[in-house]
Amino acid sequence: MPQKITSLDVARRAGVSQSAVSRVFTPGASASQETRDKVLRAADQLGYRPNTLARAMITGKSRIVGILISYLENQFYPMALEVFDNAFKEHGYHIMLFMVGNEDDVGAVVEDLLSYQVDGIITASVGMSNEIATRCSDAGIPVVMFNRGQDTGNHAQVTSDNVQGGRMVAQFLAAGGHRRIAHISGWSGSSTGRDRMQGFVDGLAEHGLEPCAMEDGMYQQDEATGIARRLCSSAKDRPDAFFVGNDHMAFAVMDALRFELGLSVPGDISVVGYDDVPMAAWPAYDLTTVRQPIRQMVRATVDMLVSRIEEPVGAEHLRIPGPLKIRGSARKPKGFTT
Amino acid sequence: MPQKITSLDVARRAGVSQSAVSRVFTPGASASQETRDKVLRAADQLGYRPNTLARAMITGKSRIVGILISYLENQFYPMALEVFDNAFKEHGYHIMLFMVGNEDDVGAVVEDLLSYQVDGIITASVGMSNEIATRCSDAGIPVVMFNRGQDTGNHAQVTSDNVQGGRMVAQFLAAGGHRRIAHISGWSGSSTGRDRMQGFVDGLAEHGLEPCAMEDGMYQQDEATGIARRLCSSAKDRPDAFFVGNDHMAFAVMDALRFELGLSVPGDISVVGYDDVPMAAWPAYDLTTVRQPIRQMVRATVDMLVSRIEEPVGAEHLRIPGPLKIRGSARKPKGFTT
DNA sequence: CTGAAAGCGCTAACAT
DNA sequence: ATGTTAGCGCTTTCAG
Repeated sequence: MPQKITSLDVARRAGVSQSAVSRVFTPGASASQETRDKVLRAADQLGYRPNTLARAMITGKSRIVGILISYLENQFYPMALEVFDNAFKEHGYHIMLFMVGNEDDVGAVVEDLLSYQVDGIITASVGMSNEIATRCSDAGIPVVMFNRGQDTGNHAQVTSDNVQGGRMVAQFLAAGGHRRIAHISGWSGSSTGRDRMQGFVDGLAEHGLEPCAMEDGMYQQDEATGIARRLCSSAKDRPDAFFVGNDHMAFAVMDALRFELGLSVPGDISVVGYDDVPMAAWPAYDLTTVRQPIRQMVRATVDMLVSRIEEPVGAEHLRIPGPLKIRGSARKPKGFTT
Repeated sequence: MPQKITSLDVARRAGVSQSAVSRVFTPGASASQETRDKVLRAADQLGYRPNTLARAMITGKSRIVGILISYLENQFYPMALEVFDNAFKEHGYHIMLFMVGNEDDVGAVVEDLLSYQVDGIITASVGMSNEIATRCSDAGIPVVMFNRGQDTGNHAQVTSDNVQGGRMVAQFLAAGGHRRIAHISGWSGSSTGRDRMQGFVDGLAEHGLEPCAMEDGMYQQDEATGIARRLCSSAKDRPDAFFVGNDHMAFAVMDALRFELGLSVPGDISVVGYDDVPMAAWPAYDLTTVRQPIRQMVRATVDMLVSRIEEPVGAEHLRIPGPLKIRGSARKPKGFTT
């Protein structure tokens, strides 16, 4: 176990002052090429790395961002996490992960976040993100909410254009000749869930239609399958299409329809999801769904957070549109274009 | 933006010394109940939180562990990550995430790990984990490899019993009357891939059989489907069963078999996977697979790392057995028991 | 049990 | 451009 090498060790070996070493390793520094060379050589020989924590103490910037996620079972979030890591890496930040169950102690999480001096926070898919966001904002830490808005608009947020997405689904389904269209919504306590629903209802209305049923799937597979089962219990007034609030639930609904109820998708019932996670393209589901442009969304989120770390600015809400990705799980209108 | 509250602020307000405040917030401290009360009250009023980074500097312990993961698309890893977070939380550690692509610069990752003074490292599913592990070990940072061993056994590692798992699959398939059994293996550069293969080959041999084909699927879906396609190109000498190196690839193989080749699983071909990720239980796949006891594995990994952080000890390799989970993707022998 | 004092490793004025 | 000097906020001897 080699003892820790400090900048002082390097300084001595290079025959310069300790602050010279610091300057060489500090981005906006001023050091002659000669000093630079000596220091770098000595550092290399000794295997020196600057201690980020010590640097953080004095600069007041830890270059750590906290990412709060509530569950990783929905493939959308692991995918986002990968992109977050890459995007933050480019800005020189590292990610500290906080899994926050919806029943967890918000206070404890906030304590941890603060005590680690994170420079900023991303909340992704957290039920109580508002409370955490508010408390952290109050403590002076920038927060950006990813894929979850809030209505009283005090926080920065990035979402896709969920209203527009819902509307596209409605138009697609209506144009496909469906007439009994049900919606198993995302959690109605979330803006994403509500926006998709709203756009969907509006879109149907434009065709003189309204949903034959709307229920809250809570973004949970078992909730969604329960609803699907119930809605399909009587053969004659069963829906001819489901718009499901995200892909994760849509997969479960398709499975229930096909394997429990013996129905054909899309023969008997069309199913449309939301997100376009990689699995949606797998042949077993081949799910028609609204694409959330995850890369763009994550990039925008990171840019927004980083700029707010550098200089605090007001809240903003970015809405990034995504296309409807038409596959085989829903009957296609002839010559339909979005 | 409220200014930072330090222990000195608390001390002044409580009318005690700064070190008294420190003692109250340091686990193994000595402070009278009276001091304690005064300090706690003042801290509460001021909204004081100890600065973990400052503490880390002096104690030399950051209470941060680095987790290195190469990809999150295989559901096994997000699931593991969730459990890791919970388990480490119980020990008072927090996770810094490092996504390490197999082509990434190992050196840079090691730099980051070291500069953040992480107390320990978990490598999960990283191709070059050996090199990283070695370099970090050399720097005095404990490393535990999760779900990936290495042969020159110098590092601590936790895996499931992959040899035994492979053997169980062989016995199950042989007992099911399959005679042309192919193996699309996990990456043969990984111990998990090789061990499963080895156990499988041994298991078949016990029944006087040998695989009709063995190819390296690299843990990648497109590799695996390519192999499956090729192996099934001629109808008469096609395999009657596939043992696939993990569930992630197995799903892709099943899709290719069913939707590209128009074959029935398990009617024409049986498929068995490895991991038992949640999706394996979904009706669309209903995959027979070897369960990796992920919770136990993660717990063991965390315990091992934490104990090595507290006092460095030699390498050990823990192998946790998991059962064969029999579902519908493979023909069942009559009265088969594992 | 408690306060005073000495740093942990580093950056940021401040001089030179 | 470089060295000297203060600390960042905290834990830990060391006296008392």
